[in-house]
Amino acid sequence: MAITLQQIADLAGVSRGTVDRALNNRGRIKPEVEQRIKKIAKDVGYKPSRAGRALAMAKKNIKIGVILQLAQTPFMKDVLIGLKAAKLEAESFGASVKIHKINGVNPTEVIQIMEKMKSEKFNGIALSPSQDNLLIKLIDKFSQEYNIPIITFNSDLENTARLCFIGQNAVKSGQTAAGLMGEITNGQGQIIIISGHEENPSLQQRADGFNREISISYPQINNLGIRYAYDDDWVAEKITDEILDKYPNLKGIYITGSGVLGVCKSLQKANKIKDIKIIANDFINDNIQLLSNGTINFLIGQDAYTQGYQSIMLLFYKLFDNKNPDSKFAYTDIVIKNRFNI
Amino acid sequence: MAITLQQIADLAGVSRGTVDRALNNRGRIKPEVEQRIKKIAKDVGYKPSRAGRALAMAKKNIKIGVILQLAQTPFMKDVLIGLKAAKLEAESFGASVKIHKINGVNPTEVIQIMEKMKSEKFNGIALSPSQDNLLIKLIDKFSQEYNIPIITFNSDLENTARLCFIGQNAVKSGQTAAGLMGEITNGQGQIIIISGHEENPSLQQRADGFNREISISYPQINNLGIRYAYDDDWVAEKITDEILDKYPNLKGIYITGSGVLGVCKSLQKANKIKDIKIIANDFINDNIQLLSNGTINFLIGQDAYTQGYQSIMLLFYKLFDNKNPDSKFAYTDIVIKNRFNI
DNA sequence: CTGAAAGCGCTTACAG
DNA sequence: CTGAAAGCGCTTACAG
Repeated sequence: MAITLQQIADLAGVSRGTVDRALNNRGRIKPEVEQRIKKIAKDVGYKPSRAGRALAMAKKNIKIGVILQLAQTPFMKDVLIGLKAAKLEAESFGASVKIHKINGVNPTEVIQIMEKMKSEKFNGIALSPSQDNLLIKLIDKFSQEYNIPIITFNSDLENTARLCFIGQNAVKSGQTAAGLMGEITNGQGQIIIISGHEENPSLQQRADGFNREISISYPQINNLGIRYAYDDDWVAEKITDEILDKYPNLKGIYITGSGVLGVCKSLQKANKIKDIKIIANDFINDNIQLLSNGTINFLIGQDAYTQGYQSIMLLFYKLFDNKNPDSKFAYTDIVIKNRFNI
Repeated sequence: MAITLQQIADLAGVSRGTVDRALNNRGRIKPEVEQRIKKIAKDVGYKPSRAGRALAMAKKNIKIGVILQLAQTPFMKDVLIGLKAAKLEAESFGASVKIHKINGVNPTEVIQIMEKMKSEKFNGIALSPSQDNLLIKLIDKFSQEYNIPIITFNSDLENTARLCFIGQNAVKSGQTAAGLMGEITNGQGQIIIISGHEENPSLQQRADGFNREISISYPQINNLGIRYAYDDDWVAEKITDEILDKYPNLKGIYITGSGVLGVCKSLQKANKIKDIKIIANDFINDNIQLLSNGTINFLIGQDAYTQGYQSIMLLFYKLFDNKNPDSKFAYTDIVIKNRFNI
């Protein structure tokens, strides 16, 4: 059996409460006694029991709120699976977790929900933010003034007082794509990028990482630059039609976000599936199918489950154990899939 | 706050003990009462508190044993990190975990330790087995006769009564390598496999998966077959020297196990690093460095941490919650790394 | 077949 | 500054 608080109390000749005060820095204790108890605990290798702690904490009813924007998208549905698993786990320790879904992007609604959660005495909030000045101010207010820690996931608002960000290192994702593109084109020929919006920071970062790494590591590749398909398959298809027309020797396409179906449709029409290598992002159903049947060559993804799961759990550790995340940035793994390890 | 046992007891007009008996199928309860209580619990969505359960279980002192062969190898050192994390977690819930390391392969020692653990009343054992008839018999005896569940990890003994296996799907790993090789050679040219021993089942399975998938998906590739380097870098180097001599147009090498350094040394001497694509296995330091500096093109790996972590946790869930693993095979992800997502 | 009680290892008012 | 006690949600002998 492991050492308990009581055993340390006996060793030190004090009560359990005193040991608790010493070990958890609760104050109201004579410094000498505190030091002595800490030394004993260290010497005997005391490790607090999570079970005991959890049970005692159950009285406090820690409340964690989650605000999930773009909840209708396939990626966020996977994130939701991770969120729900973490909800179950945290709740089995006596916390309660409320997940609020928003279809699309709606900072006004996010702000409303945050205010509501504050009035309902939530202890911490995880949210997938969007670029919005009011939201930025509110995150700082919650973090600093109200003492309600905020975790951003999926996309970040870097210059805020958020506890940490959980999501992808988008630049690295783009570099990884560049590495794959370099390999499968043998470092030669024309390639092109199809992206969503110029204003989408994470897609832009993927493209930046890709561009940079192609120029550094594969200088023989002729990178034709970026086209924007505005997250629309129809637009993506038209653009691809044009591209294929203009560059009959095109060797590869890197798709930073959505539009994959449109691109593939165009290649299909032109009977170019075999000739042009496709690297796309995100393990959503359509993409997985296109990977399985060989239309796409590689998919790069972020671990959606981990994003959801960790968002809640890092808040839980903070509120429950007063343990801060190891870093302000919790990057999820960049995962490469071909059709065999999917 | 979540529903508690007590609340269900109040609802049903019985005592806590009776609810416990009903919900956990402990018998000694009138069937009608049991049904009624179960219905109530279901209706109100009762979820047991892990914290409460853990504390109550702490009295039992669940003991989990781990036997780690080949503990001196880099891969198993990573497994050990996962084992230690799970040990901490399980112990914080009142279990105790003993990890026994063995350098190299020594079934006799494994068996000795198992017997010792039995006499010390261990409740479950996780072990990385080797092919050995006595060991196979003993696993069955522990599982069936002594009622001590056994989990195999890293390599499996399939026809035993072990609770489950945690590790890699080696065939799929080989297929994944084939997919990469097909892409980076553009499906053409001569390739060759360098493996360890013919008797190593998991290396053999990797090679089988690779061979099969190359012939199916990339029929234009000229697969020159397998050479065995007996897990020795010096041998691997000599073999590669010969191969390069004999096949000046070789396009790719798939290395199923160790010997990577030797192969690369040979390529270096022949100044062929740029011309010959290398796909190797396992995220060990030497390999990671060779990947980073561009000598190797891809590394395929198993999640060593997960292997260690899950080995203990699945036993813990079994012993603690009487919850069996979802399947007899818990395959870890097959991970592809290039030098950007390492 | 059922209930009352003790106890698992913590935290937290409360009393001093 | 310190101690004694109650309580978190379970499980488990024990008594009936």
